[in-house]
Amino acid sequence: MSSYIDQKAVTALLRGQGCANSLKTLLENREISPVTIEPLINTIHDSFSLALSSIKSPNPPSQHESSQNMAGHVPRRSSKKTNYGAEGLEIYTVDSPTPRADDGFNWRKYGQKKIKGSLHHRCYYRCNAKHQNCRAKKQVQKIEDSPPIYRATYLGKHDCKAPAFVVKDDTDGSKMIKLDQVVSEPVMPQLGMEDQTTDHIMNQDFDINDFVVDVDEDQFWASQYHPFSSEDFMFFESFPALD
DNA sequence: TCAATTTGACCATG
DNA sequence: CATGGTCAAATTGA
Repeated sequence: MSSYIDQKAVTALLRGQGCANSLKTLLENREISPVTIEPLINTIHDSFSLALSSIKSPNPPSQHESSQNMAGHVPRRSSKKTNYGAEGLEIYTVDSPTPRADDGFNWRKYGQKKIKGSLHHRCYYRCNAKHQNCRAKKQVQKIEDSPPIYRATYLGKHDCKAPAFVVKDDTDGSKMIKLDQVVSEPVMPQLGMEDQTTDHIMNQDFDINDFVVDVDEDQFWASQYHPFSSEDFMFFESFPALD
């Protein structure tokens, strides 16, 4: 299980890379408006935070990790990856002060439940790339009121090859920004239990070097965008118990 | 009119 | 039986 962190970090970095490419295109075309670039920035932000938290926290969080992380600038968003069911599927969670919908994929809500012991409902989403038979799912629940914290739990891998944003344009209704292809198959675990490919996916050992990464892009974002600025205060992996 | 959301019913699990 | 997850008909909105 040495790839526990690598997979999560690589997933996040790949997503961030795709968004960075899209943002680069927008900037090159001078399509600069808060409406068009904010979703991209948000996703890049989440992606880097997730990747960094994976690298900085190689083990699932312990109860007393907060004090150690104080000097480590752990991002506001945090994530965990745990086994999910008998199939060995994995999930990860992302906490955010807003129920951010523009995380790089189109989600369709299919249910909502009142969860015992929680003041808030849990909302159930599945990936809306229906033509690509994507099985990825997502659950969103408000876990704290002040400050508001929404926890998004991602389950399963995206079979859809090209996540997309739909952003509103001030002048011309809506337009679709297609991200560069993000190859998520090797990274995210399979959700479907009837799929026999799960085993070979889970058994693969991935290394960051196995993925072609545009170094210039990374260096660009490393210098232009500080992952822990603005809203990234202290938010550590010592979550309050949900139950 | 079509697509997305809402919401109560239903199902699986412990 | 309680709970969480999913289904699907009804509703809503563009």
